[in-house]
Amino acid sequence: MKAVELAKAYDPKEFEDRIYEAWKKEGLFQPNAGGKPGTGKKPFVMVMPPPNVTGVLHMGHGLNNAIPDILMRYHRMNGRPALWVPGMDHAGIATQHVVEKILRARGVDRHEMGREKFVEETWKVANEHHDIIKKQLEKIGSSCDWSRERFTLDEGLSKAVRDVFVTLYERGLVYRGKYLVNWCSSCGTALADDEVEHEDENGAMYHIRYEYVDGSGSIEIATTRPETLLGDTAVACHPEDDRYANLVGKLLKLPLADRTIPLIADSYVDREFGTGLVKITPAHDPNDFEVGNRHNLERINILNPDGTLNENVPEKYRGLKAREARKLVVEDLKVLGLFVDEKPITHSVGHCYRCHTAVEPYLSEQWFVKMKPLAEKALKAWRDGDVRFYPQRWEHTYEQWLTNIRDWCISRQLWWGHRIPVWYCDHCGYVMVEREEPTICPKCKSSELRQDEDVLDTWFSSWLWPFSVMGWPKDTADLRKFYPTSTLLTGFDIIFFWVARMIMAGLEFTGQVPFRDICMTTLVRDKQGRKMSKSLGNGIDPLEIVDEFGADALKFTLAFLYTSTQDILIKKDDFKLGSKFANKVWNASRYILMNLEGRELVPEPVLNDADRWIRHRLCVSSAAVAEAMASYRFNDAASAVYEYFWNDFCDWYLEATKLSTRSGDDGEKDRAVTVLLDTLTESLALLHPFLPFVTEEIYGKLPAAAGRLIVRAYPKDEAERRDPGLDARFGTLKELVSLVRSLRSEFGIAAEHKLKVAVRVDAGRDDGEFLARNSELTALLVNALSVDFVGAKPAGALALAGHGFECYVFAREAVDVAQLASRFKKDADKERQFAERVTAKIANEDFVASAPAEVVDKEREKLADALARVAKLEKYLEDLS
RNA sequence: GGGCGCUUGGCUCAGCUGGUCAGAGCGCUUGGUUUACACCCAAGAUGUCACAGGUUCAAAUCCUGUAGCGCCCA
Repeated sequence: MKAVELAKAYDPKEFEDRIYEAWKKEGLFQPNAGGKPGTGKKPFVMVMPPPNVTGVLHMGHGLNNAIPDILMRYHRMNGRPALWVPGMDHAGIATQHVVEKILRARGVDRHEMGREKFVEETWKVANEHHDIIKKQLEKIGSSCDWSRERFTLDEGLSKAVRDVFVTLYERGLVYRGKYLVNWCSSCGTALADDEVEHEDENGAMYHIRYEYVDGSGSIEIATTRPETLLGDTAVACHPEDDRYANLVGKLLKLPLADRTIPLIADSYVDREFGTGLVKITPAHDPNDFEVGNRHNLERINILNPDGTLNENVPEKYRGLKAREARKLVVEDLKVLGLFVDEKPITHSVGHCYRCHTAVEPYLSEQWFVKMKPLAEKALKAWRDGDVRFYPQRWEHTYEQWLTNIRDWCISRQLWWGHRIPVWYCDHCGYVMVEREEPTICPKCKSSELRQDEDVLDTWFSSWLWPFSVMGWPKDTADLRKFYPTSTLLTGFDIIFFWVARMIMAGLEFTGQVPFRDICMTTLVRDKQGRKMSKSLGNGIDPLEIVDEFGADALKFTLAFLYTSTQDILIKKDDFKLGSKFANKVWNASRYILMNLEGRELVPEPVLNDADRWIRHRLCVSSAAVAEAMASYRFNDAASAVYEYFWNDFCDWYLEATKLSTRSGDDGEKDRAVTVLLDTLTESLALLHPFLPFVTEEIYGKLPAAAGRLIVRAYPKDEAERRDPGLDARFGTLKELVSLVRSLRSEFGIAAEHKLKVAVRVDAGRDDGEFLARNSELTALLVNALSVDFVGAKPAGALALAGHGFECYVFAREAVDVAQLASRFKKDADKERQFAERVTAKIANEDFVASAPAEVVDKEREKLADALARVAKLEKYLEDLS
C-alpha cells in the first residue's frame, strides 16, 4: 500500500467549501440520508430559529447554529432520520427600516413611492440579503435541509398566518379595540408590550399647583411628564386619604389648557407617592387609562403619530415634540406662578427595541389576541411535563410570563408584512374577516371594499414556525412524519417573544406541543461582559472567525466554552483553541497515513494491550458524549472528545504504537497499521459532530473509506470492548513512565541519555505480569535501555515511589543528591499530611458507623496506600544520607 | 417591588444527584531540531472554592444571612 499524503499544515480553507457542497449535493442533510427511512428509528427534528433576512449574523447566531449542528450530526450518526429545517424571518420593522434607509440615500420617501412599489422594492432587498445570510449559514457548516427552506412571508406561511388569524377571530380570540398601545413615533407603529425595553433615565419629579375653580385655594400634584397635563381630565387622590377626601368633587382649573377638571377618588393612587395627588391623563398613561374607564373620563389624545403635539393643545404647543413641549410648559407654569419645584430622579422609561426611541402610550385602534385561554393551555402542558426546559430554571420565567399574560397587540402600522385579512365595506361599514379576499359586501352587496391598512406583527408568523414550515394547514407527509419536532435550541432572550408563543400556537392549532425539549442558550458577550453590538464595535463576526480559523474551530470552541449558567465571554483569540485541536487531529491522521507506505492490511488483526486500552477509552468517551448530549451539556461532550483524542489517543496510544511501527517486523507493522487505521476511523467518527469538516476530509483519504463520515454510525459503548481492569493496569504503566520523566526533567537528564530502569511491584498487586509484558513499551516511552523486573532494590540505583510499585533508576551520578532528598522530603510530608487526615477520618467512630461501607473501605485503601508511599520515601531518604 | 443567576488558581470558566473534584483552556516557569504536529512534546508552579453562621460522620457542593456584580419582569 502507498502512503497517503496530507498537507503538512491543517488548512480548512482548502476543503471546507468543497465538503459542504458535496454533503449538500449528495442529499446528506435530508432525513433519508444514508438510506435510513426503513430503520424505524424516531426522527430527530429541529427547526432553525429564523434569522432576520436583512440582519447581520453575529456570534449569537454562530452559537445557535453551531450547537444545534452538533446535535443534528450526533443523532444523524446514531441512525435517526435527521431533519433540521432552515429559514428566515421577514422581520417587519427591521427590514422596513433597512429599505427606507436605502431609499433615503436615493432621496426617495416611501410615501412618494406608494405601498405597492415599496413592497416590491423590499422584496428585492430581502432576496439579496437572503442569499448573503444563506451563504453565511453554509459557511458555518449548518447541516440543515435546504430543500425544505422556508420564509415567513412565503406563500405557504402566509396562508398559515391568514388561516390562524381568521380561526382565532372565529373562536373569539382576536378582537379590535381602541386601547393604549406602545407607540414608537419614529417607526410610526404600535409595538407589543415585550417589544418595549425599559431603561433607567435621569428625569425629574415636577411639582405643580392646580387652583380650585372657586378661587378658594390650590392643590399640588407631582408628575414626571408635565407636558401631558394638556391632556389631563382629572386629578385623583386615594379615597381614604384624610388630607383630600373632603375635597373630592371640587373642580380644578387646568393650567395652560384652560379647562376645568374634577378631583376624583380612586384606590389606584398611592398615598405615599409625591403629594398623594396624581394628575389623570387617560389617553397617555396605562394606569390613568384604567382610572378613566372607571370614572368615565374623557380621553384627550394630545399627540400626532409622529410624536408631536396635536390640535387638542393650545396653539403655541402644537407641532412640538413632547420633550420640547415639556420645557415650554414648565417655563409657562413658572410665569403663572404655578410651578412649585423639580427634583431630579431616575426612572424607568420604555424604548422601542428596534430604534430605541422613547415609547409613548398612545390611544389607537388596533387588533389584539386574547391570550389568557392560550396561556392556560401552555401552562398546563408545562405542568404535565410535555415540555422541559434545559436548564430547568427557565421554566420559572415561562410560568411567570404566562401567568401574568396580557393581550397581544398584533397590528403594526407598516407596509412590509402579512396584511391583516380584514376588509371594511365603505358603503355600510360591515367588517369582513376572511381567508379569501372578498369582492362584495355580503350585507349591502357593495363592492367598495377596503382592506385593513395594517400588517401583522412578525412574531405572528414566527409563532407558527414549527408546523407552518411542515406545510400546515395542509395535512402533509412532512407534518405527519416530522411534527412535533424534537428539540428547540434558542437564546433565552426570546422565551416570551417566541418560545412561549410557539407552544401556545402549537397547542391551539395542532393540539400538540411543537417540541418537547427546550434548550436555552445564554448570550455571547465580549471579554468585558458587554453585549456585542455594532455601535460598540466589539462584535465578533462569525464569518471572520471562519475565514481565519475555520468553521470547525468556530464550532468546537463555542461548544467547548458553552455554559448554561453564565453568559459566554469570548475574544477572537479564544478560537485558537478549536483550530489547535483541529490541527492536532489533522497531524495525528497525517502521521498514521504516512505509515501506510509499503504495508498490507491484515484481515483480523490480533489486538495488543494498548489497542484494547484505546478501545476501552473510546467506549468511555462515547458514553460520556451520550450522557452529555442527552442533557444538552455541550461543553462536557466537547471536553470528552477533546480529552480522548489529545490525551488518550495522541499522547499515549499513538506513542505506544511506535513500538510496532518502528520495529523491524513487517508482520507486526502490518498488524499495527491495520488496527491504527481502524481506531483512527472510529475516532474520527467520535469527533465528527464537533469537527465535521476536518474529520470528513481525512475520512475521505482513508484507504478503506466508503461513503461519507457524516452518515457513518457513531461509535458505541459496547460492554465487550470495555475493560476497566486493563485501564487500571495501563494507569500504572503511565504512572511509571511519568515518574521517570519527572526525574529526567527535574535533574536535567538529557533526553538522549538512555537510562537503565528496574521495577518491583508491591506484594499483592496483580499488574506485575502486565508491566513485564509491556516492558519494551515502557522502555520506549521513557527512553530506557531496558526495563527489568527485580525482587528488591538493586544496589546503587535511585528509587522512586509509585502507587503499588517501586521504580529504580541507575542514574545516581546524574542527580544532585541533596536536591533529590529535598524532593523526597517534600513528597513524604505531603503524603504524611494526607495520611493524617485520612487516619483522623477513620478514627472517627461516627464516620465508620454512618458512611457507606464502600466509602469507608476506600478510605482504608487510601490510607494504606499513602502509608506505603511514606515508608518508601523515608527509606529512600535514609539511603541517600 | 417580585423573580432568576453569578462570585473557584493571573484571565475565561467546568464541577449534575454532598465522600481524591480541587479541574480544563489560555497565560506563566524550565527543558526539548525525539523524521505527525513549535497550532508541538515533556516536566512544573499557582486556589483558606466571596464572607459569616448552620445541617451532616463528611460541604466548593445542601440551608440561612451578609456583601458585591449581572439579567428579567413590574
